[in-house]
Amino acid sequence: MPKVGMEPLRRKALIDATISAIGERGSLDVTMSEIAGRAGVSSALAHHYFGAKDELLFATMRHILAELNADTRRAFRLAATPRQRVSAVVAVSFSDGQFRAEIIAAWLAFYVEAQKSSDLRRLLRIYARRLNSNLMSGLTGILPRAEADRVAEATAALIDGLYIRRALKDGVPDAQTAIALVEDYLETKLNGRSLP
Amino acid sequence: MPKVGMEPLRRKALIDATISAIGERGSLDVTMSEIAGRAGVSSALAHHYFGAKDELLFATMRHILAELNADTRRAFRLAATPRQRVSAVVAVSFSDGQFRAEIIAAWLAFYVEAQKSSDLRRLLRIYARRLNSNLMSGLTGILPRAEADRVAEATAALIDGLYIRRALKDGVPDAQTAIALVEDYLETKLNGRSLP
DNA sequence: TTTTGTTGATTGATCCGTCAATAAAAAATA
DNA sequence: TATTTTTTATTGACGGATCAATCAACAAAA
Repeated sequence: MPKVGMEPLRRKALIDATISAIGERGSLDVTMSEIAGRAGVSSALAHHYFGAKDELLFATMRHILAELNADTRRAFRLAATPRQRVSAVVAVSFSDGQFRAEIIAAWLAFYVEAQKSSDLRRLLRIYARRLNSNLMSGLTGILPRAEADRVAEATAALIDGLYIRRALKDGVPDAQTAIALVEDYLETKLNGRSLP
Repeated sequence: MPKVGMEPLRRKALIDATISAIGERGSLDVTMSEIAGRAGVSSALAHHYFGAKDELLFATMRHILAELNADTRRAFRLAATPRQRVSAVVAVSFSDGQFRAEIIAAWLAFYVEAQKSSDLRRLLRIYARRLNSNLMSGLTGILPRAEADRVAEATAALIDGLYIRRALKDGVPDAQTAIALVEDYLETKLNGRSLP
C-alpha cells in the first residue's frame, strides 16, 4: 500500500532504527535486516534509500552530530556570559537527549569505525573541532589564549572519558555526577576569573 | 618440521599478531587467517591453540592488561611518596609501552566488544577498578576520602578521554602534552597538600 | 503509463571452525 | 640398540552459516 512522500519518513525511521539497534547490540555489527525489521520495512528498502550499509551508518552518525549541534545552539541562546557558555556545553553533553545508553554506544562504535572509514573520521573530527570551538567561545572570554586552549583540551577529554566510562556502566557516574565533576574542574581552573 | 615446545612460542606470536592486526585494521574485525598469517602459521593452528576466535581476543586483552599492570608495579617501586604514586600511574598510562597506536586501537575496540561479551566486560571492569585503586593508593595519603574519590574518578576519565582523542590522531596530544594536562589538573587539586 | 514504493528470492563473497592427513620428536618396548 | 607407539605440531581442504547487495516483479498513486 504505497503512499507517495514516504521517503523522508522511511529515512528517519531507518536512522532511528539504526541507533536503537546499535544501542542494543552495542556495536555496528548490526545487519541491514535487523535495522530494516525495526523500522518495519524490508532490507531491500533500506538499500533502496541508502544504497550501501556504510551510507546508512554515515547518515546515522551525521544525524547524531546534527542533534548535538542543535541542542548546543539552543543552549547557547540562554547563555549570557562566557562562563555560562562553557557550562552550557557541559550541560548539553550530559543532557537527557545526549547522555543515553543508545547514543553513548553509538559514539563509541563510530569512534572505532572511524579507524577504517576516512569519511567517518572526517565527520568525527568535525565534532572534535566544534566541541573545542564551542568551549573556546566561552573560555577565551575568561582566560588568556594559551590557558584557554589547555582547559578546552582537558574539558573535552573529560567529557569523552566520562562517556566511555559510562559505557561500561559499573557504578560509573550518572549525568548529575558527571556534570559535577567537570564543573568542579572548571571551577578550580576559572576560580575568581569569571566575568559578571 | 615440528619441534617440541612450540606452544608457548606460538601463543605469544599469535597474541602479538592479534595486537598488530587490530592496530592496523583499527578494530576487532580481523580474520583468523589474517592473524595467523602475521604469526607465520595457518589459521587452523590458531584454532588449535586458542579454540574459538573469542578466546584469542580475550587472551589478547588479558595480555595487554597484564603488561599494564606489570609496568605499574615496576613504577610503584620507585615511588616514595603518595604524590609520586599518583604521578607514576599517569606516567605509565602515557609511557612508550602503553600509549602506542596499536594499544590504543585495541583498548578502543575492546571497549566496544565488551558491550557484547560479558567476559570481556568483566575484564575491563577489573582494569577500571585497578586503575581507581592505584590512584587511590596515592590520593588517600593526600586528600580526605571523599575528595580523593572524586579526583580519582576525574583522573581516570581524563586518561581514558585522552586515549580516545588520541585514536582520532588529529593534532591531538602526544604523550608529553597528555601527561602535562593530567599533572596540571592534579596540581591544582592537590595544591599545597602534598606530603614530603 | 509513468513514477514511487515495496519486497521475496537469489547470488556471491567472506569467514569461522572442523577434520583427516602428514611428519617429526619422544617415549615405550623389545 | 632397534623398533614400535604415542604425543606434539602443523596444514589444506571443506562444510555451513551469515550477510550485503541486486533484481525482477508487483502495486498503487499521479
